[in-house]
Order: sequence, then C-alpha cells, then structure tokens
Amino acid sequence: MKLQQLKYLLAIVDNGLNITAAAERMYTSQPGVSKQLKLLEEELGLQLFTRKGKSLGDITAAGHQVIDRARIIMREAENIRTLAADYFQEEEGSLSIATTHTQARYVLPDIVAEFRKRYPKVDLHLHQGTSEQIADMMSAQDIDFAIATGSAELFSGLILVPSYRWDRSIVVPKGHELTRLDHKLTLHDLARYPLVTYVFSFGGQSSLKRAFANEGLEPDVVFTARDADVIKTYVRMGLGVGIVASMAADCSDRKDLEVIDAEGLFPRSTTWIGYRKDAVLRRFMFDFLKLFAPHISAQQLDEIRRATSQSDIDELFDASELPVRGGCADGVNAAT
Amino acid sequence: MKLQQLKYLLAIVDNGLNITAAAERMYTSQPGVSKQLKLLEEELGLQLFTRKGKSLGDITAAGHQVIDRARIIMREAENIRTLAADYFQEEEGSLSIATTHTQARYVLPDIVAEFRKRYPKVDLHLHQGTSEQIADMMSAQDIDFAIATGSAELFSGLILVPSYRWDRSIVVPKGHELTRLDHKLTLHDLARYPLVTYVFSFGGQSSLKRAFANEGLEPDVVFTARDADVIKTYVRMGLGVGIVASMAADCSDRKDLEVIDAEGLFPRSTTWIGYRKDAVLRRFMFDFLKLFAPHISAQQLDEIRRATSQSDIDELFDASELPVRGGCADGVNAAT
DNA sequence: CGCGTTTACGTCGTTCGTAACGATA
DNA sequence: TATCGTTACGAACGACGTAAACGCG
Repeated sequence: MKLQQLKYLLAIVDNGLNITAAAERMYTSQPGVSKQLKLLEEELGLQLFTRKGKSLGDITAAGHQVIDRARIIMREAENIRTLAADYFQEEEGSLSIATTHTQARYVLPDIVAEFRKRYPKVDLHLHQGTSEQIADMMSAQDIDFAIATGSAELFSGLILVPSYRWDRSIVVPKGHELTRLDHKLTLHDLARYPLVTYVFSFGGQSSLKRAFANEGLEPDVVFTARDADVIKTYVRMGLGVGIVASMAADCSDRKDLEVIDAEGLFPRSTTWIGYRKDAVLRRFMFDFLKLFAPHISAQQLDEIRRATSQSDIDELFDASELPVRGGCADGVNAAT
Repeated sequence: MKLQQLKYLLAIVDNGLNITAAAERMYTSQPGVSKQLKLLEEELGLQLFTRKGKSLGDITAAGHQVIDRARIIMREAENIRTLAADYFQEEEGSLSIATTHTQARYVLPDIVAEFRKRYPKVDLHLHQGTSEQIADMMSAQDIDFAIATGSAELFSGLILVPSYRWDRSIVVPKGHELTRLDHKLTLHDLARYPLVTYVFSFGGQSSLKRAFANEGLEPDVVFTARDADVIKTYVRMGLGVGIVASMAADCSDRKDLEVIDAEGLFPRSTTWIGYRKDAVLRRFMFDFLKLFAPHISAQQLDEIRRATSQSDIDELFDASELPVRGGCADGVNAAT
C-alpha cells in the first residue's frame, strides 16, 4: 500500500469512477492510475469497484470502508505538510474561506484588508454561498474557514467559534410612515406592511417567522432575496419594508433610506467562524480567527487551539457576553 | 512523503531514537532507515529530531506533531489491511486479549474453547496483567481486546462493552466458625477474622475497603495476592478468611473449602470487554465479543459496531439488567 | 576503539509515459 | 467509431544493501 495508490483511489472516486478524468486531474497518465488501482486491489485481495465490462461500475461495500480510511490518511498526510509549512514558511500559504453574502459584503472587507496587510503573501480565496452550500464546500473542498450564522446542526464536523451577535434592522424609504411612529416599533406595526427580507430567514433554521407567529401574526412577505443589497434595492423601489441584518444597514445607505433599529423584535443571531475538527491550522489562520473574533483573549485562543470537540468551545464562552455588532458605527458595540 | 518513511519514523521513536535498533526491528539495513528519515525531513523542510553530534538527541516540537499524525496514518493503513483480510480470509487471523487473572483463569477458558472450535485458524494470544498493565498494553502493543473490571478511567481510548456483574464470595476452610452462623453473614462477622484478598482490592479503585469503612470497621488484612488461586491456597493453610470473586470459588474448590456467598456485602462489580475506538474489528472479533457477552442482542451488536464513543454504548445497556455471574454453577445466572 | 550515523556506490525493483490493443455503447 | 480501460515496453527513478568513512565518548 502506497500513499500514491490511496491518492489515486480517492481521485477516481471524486471523479465519478472515471479513471481517465482522475488521471488528468492528477497530471499523470491514465494507464498509471489504472495500474496502481489494480495493484492496490491485488495487495488487499479485494475488489474496490465492481466492473461493468472494462469500466468501473460501482463502489463495493469493502471499497467504501477503504475509501473512508484512505480519506483519513490523506487528510493527516496533508496535515503533516501543513504544519511543516507553518514551521518553515510562516508568512506564506493560502487561506480559503466560505461564507454568506452578509459576511462577505459587510463584515469581512475590513478584516480581510487588515489580514492582507499583515500577510501579503498569503493567497486569499473567498467562496460565497448559502449555509447549505458552505456545509457542502467544507466537506467536499479544501476550505479552511466557514463563517456563518446559526445553522450549527449543518456543521457537525467543525469546531465553531462564536464571534459576535447581531440584531435586525428595518429599512424603509425616507419619510416612510414607520419613521413617524409615536411608540417603539413592534411586530404588529411591521405586519401591516409588505415585507422584503432574506430567503433563508423563512427556512427551517430561522427564527423570524416564529417571532411573528408567537404574536399570532402572519407577515406578508412579498419578496425574498439572498442578499441585503438586493433587498435594499427593492425597498428603494417602494416594494415594501426591508428586514436586514444590522450590519447590512451601513452608513452610506442612510442617505436615501431610513434605518430603524429592530433590537428586541427578533431573537439575536450569533455568527461564528468554524474549521474542521481534524484540520491543522496554520499560524496565520489563527491570526485571521483573532481578527474575526477580537474579543477572544490570548488564553482563550490557546484553549481553542487545544479543543478537540465543540463542547470544549462551548465551555469557553458565555453567549451573553459576546459583542453585538451594529451597522453604521461600523465597529463592534458594547453589549446592551 | 511515503508510508514507509512514516513507518521508519515511528520505529525510530519506538526504539528510543536508535536508528540501528529501529532498522533491525524492521528487518532492513540501518543506512536505509537513516536515509529515509533524512529524505522525510528534507521534504518537510524541518528537523524532526535534534542531533547530538551524529546521534539523535531529542524529538523536536514539530517532530511530536508529525509523529502523532504519522501514528494515525499508520493505524488507518493497518485498519485497511485488517478489513481487507476480513473480506478475504474470514476465518484466519490473530486475536490478542489482555486481561486479569480472574478472567483468564475462571471466565475465559470456556469462552476460548468455544471460540477455538469455531475459529481453529485464528491465533489466540492471552496477556495477563493488572488493570494498569492492561491499559499500558492497549496503548503500546497491538492488543485487540481488553477485559477487566471497573477502572474505566484508565481506558479512555477504548469502547467498553459491559459484559456481566459479579459479587464476592467468602472462602473458608471446612468447618470454619463462619459456616455455623445463625444469621446471614455481615461485615461485622468478617471483620473479626484475619482476611486474605486481592492486592488491588484495597487500592484506589476498589470499593472493598470503603465497604468496611462505611460501617466503621477496620478489616484486618493479613495477606494480599494478585490472584484467587494464591488466596485460596493460603486459606487452606488456615491463614485467614478469603474474599474472592464469586467466579473464582468454583466447584472443585468446594471439596476442601466452604464457600459463602457474600452477595450484598460489597458493591457489585461490572466486568467489561473493550477495544480501541479507532480500530477495525474483524468478524471473528465480534464473534468473540458475542461469546463473552452473550446477553447482547443482534441489534445491540449492530449498534456497538456503529458506536464511535463510549456514550453510544452507555445508552445501550441498563446496568441493572446485566447478568450476574456466580461461581459453581459455572454459567450465567439470572439477575436478582 | 567501540558505537552509531552518514556517505558512496552498484543493483534491482518500481513507476511512469508512450503506444498499441480490447471492449463497450 | 468514440470512449474508456488494459497490456506492453523502454527509460528514468528510487529504494535497498554492502562497504567504507566520520564523530563522539
């Protein structure tokens, strides 16, 4: 058994059992891959794939078990290379982050800028998607960090470090009736208007719909979008009242939109940054984590470094002490 | 990076950083091992060991991290070979068990006989030792099963499957005063005689001493031994009253000794069979497990097979429903 | 000078790529 | 006939073992 054989095996699996495609992906010849697979099967004394004529048909039961373990082996081999690189070339490498639109557009720019200043030689890759897509990316591709809100159940293989909490803000055109209320905004007020908000906010993992339902209200959602920019565009068009993450209601918007703080109307959300339990993190990755969650003390970071399960992390933070991030101030405000 | 290089690396570590010894253990030449180590260090770009002149001095910090991951890789590689063997040669292989004297002498013989009948081609290896020694063996050597009683805290890397419970029995020479009591035996009765019992029974992990202390008694232990045969020998000599596991008071002893059931006097002990969380078990190993814990249903065995942590197992069994094993009947009795 | 590691070198087995062949739809 | 996998073969590479040199106590 050779590492290369296991690598080829995984390449074949990851390319739909097409040896030719796998060989191309590995920048090697097709007969070489074919032969190594055969050698591996011979050494183990079992078929990893069924054959349909000459083509590969399916993965056998034994094949699945071997593949699972081959993945562990390749991951740990990668971990060894990673930590070697960390000792050798501290400042170089690559950092791939998968995150949602809100984070990518409103939260990360400052952090990324700071990080690039500190580590100009690190290649940064940002991948944007929904929570589900991010979860897929984490298990399929080589993504170092996932950044998202809630949805912890989608990310069971990750260590999730809570970073900050945030509330919703209501966005309306200048001079909208809601800006002239004689009382603090309530859900009843909101329910009287057509709403424009996030797609996922009304999916299973969100609490917006439930917040209305708890008061016996049925909100009139006329439009949903994946990102706040689209929502704000439609609010500007007068389509309805927007509900967005407070971070997304930034200063520049306040020229032609009114922003009403909705703190208290909906449950607070917690945004976290996560990485694979079994991955080795480079030094610059911990630095990125520190930039993204600056409230973490040096001692807590040390504990995070040693953590092997989510419960280690959960013990470390008191949810009610996490900073709350607002919009226009563009910084992190103190918790109320 | 090659699997062989990692194997050599671990061999060097496991032979006290002596390359020559490592080479001999691997049945290969010393310069070959030396060279592969050098190549590995070159590829990774870091020193795995410090050098004292030409000799290896110590493991570097980076070295420790690499070694840990190399162990995972070699273990999974071994797992792949194991499961391949299980598909290919179901009936052949080897099974190493580490256990205590009581199990080896009184419980395992029947089970081993049955297992050998079923799998005559499997090499059986029994290693006997104290709980601590068993724990050492599990982490150092390639032992498939550990069988012991209590001491769960020593075996954190294992999955422990509870097998049966047992009580103590009191062993005295024929005609001893204790056999003529007009009431059920109590700790007070016992405390009036010199006692002969297990060494470990009065160590930290045992509950015997505490049982006496709870009644304000100070037992007079005149002799301790590691195994029941020795204890019984001294009881025969009239040295004192023996306290042994009920399994150890077997039928043949009753010719020249009286056995008094001590059920209720001391807390019941639970004997378990354990295996490494991260090991692949061969089919015949599961069959052995079934022989050792016959109360496990086919469905429970399936759950055990899938279990990845001890808590999965704990949910599976109600401690109060585990069978209680007695002595002379030489079988498993129903729970009281 | 013994012990242990590294260097040097010749041999042998393995891997790799090209080219040809075989099978399948 | 186009696609995909296997077989065949020569060239390059890498691992291994022997022999010898080196450094340390």
